[in-house]
Amino acid sequence: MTSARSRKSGRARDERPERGIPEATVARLPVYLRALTTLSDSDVATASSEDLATAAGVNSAKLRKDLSYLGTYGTRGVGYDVNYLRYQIAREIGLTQDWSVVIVGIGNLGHALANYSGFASRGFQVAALFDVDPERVGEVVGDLKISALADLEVIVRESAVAIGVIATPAGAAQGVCDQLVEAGVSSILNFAPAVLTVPGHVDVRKVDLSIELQILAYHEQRKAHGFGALEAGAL
Amino acid sequence: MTSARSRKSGRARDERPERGIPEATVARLPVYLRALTTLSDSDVATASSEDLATAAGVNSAKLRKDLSYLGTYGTRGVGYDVNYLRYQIAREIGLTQDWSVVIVGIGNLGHALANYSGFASRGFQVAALFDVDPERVGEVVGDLKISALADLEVIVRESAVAIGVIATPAGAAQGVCDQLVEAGVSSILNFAPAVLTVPGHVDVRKVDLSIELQILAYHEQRKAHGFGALEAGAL
DNA sequence: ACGATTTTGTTCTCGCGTTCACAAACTTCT
DNA sequence: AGAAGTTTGTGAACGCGAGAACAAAATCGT
Ligand SMILES: NC(=O)c1ccc[n+]([C@@H]2O[C@H](COP(=O)([O-])OP(=O)(O)OC[C@H]3O[C@@H](n4cnc5c(N)ncnc54)[C@H](O)[C@@H]3O)[C@@H](O)[C@H]2O)c1
Ligand SMILES: NC(=O)c1ccc[n+]([C@@H]2O[C@H](COP(=O)([O-])OP(=O)(O)OC[C@H]3O[C@@H](n4cnc5c(N)ncnc54)[C@H](O)[C@@H]3O)[C@@H](O)[C@H]2O)c1
Repeated sequence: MTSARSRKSGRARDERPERGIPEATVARLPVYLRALTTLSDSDVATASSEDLATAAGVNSAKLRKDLSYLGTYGTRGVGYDVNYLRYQIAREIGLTQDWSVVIVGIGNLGHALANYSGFASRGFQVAALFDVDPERVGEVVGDLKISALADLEVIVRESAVAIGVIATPAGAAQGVCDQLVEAGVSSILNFAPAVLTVPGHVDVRKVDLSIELQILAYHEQRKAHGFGALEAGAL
Repeated sequence: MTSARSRKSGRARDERPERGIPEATVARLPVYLRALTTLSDSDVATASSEDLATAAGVNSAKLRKDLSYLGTYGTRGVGYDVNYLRYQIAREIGLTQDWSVVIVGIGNLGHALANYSGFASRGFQVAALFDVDPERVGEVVGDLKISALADLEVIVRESAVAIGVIATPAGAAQGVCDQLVEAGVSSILNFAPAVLTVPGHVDVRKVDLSIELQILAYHEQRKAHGFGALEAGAL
């Protein structure tokens, strides 16, 4: 109802481009970015939507529609310039700037995350590591020293950290979350199996391994049950 | 090509009743299960949809609709019996049986996963660990010894492993995936940033940390722009 | 120059998922 | 027992996303 720019006549009045990209599309852009990077590394200069879609594991119509939300970056009859499109997606996602990240809870998982090189290569700088355990504070992981929780607020503010990663036990997650938010963090990635409550301006995403396994188990169970007995009976 | 090729394959009138639960619901059931477990541990006997929804971080109407796909397990005017509902959900997901899991690629992340106790407590038994690196084979992690990739097929078949976890570098993921599928694994959880191609009967779920961070970055960038262009001066 | 060919950008339709709203079903109070 | 109060289960409305299909725009061959 409100989108009054379906026609392509150049009405560039006060009509803002309205930067809203559908969530489902936002979630796929990083996948396209990865595919483009791979192609670029193989010295592929241009790629069709079909090529890209295959590399990204999606339908080509979906890919084209996704890209159309960003702008008109392709050339009909030719395809997309790999490096140009790569830049445009990166810009859209916000990867032309670096982001500072802190990780809280440096146990099994926290160590793995802190040692992961895939962060920096995508523009995410791990600015600090925190743990509540006095035994752990001071330990060096990667090229960082684990800091005490008490220093969280100062460090977060000084490094302009926008993203916090929670890798503590579930019971501590809400408390840590509150501290991060208090310190000014407005995006949180939560690995703890706990529901976090945050103010409206804060984004939370969760990664829950157990849930993933349970979803797989559900389908696995159905495969086992379904195709055994009641395959013959339709109706 | 041809113009009149629109074969509208009219779906047959049979349509089996198909005990299918919507995917979105399946993904939330584990969350409800967790909330119920927490309530049960607090000796709460019954809970209303409102209580449960709050604990699970969802809308109560959504929760009720989700549960209605499983059956009629609530009592109007009262709510749900916590332990009864917990059992019903567990049964539906397939958690009344144990599942064997193997992890391939015991590096930073693989170690964390192998040491994670949250698996066993939810009915997922880690049956074996694999790595291609001869230096790593034989190393003990948790209470398991890392096996050689060559033994994958035999071990998977002997332990009736249905679920495989891939924690190798991206370049090795497809190869490992093929080996797992070849050995009979039909559900895969992939941590490597790579698109996996599998036969139709195999389920793949991916966990991609970088994508999560990029999605957060996108929203973070939008928040910043919305309030007008502030200078980039941090510190 | 121009038609054949390729491939994008977009429209249209359909199905899924979310949410509202309310009758039905159960409990409690009088 | 009957009225009042609770809470479930679900029908219906609605919005979003997926995919098919196609017109528009670009290149290529002659
Ligand atoms: N390890 C895995 O593979 C894995 C997989 C899925 C989910 N998880 C989840 O990730 C989280 C971390 O798992 P883990 O295996 O690393 O656990 P862990 O016990 O090894 O590490 C937790 C760390 O958090 C620290 N901590 C506790 N309370 C804290 C607080 N208030 N502030 C700061 N630090 C605090 C502890 O000192 C410890 O170092 C858990 O919630 C777990 O359920 C882990
Ligand atoms: N560490 C993290 O926090 C993190 C976060 C997100 C994603 N990932 C992804 O998870 C994967 C593993 O990360 P990591 O940090 O543990 O890497 P890593 O290099 O520490 O470990 C990879 C392991 O896989 C083994 N391996 C390599 N090829 C193999 C093969 N063909 N078969 C079996 N094993 C093989 C290696 O020997 C090594 O032990 C990577 O794809 C990474 O991008 C890791």
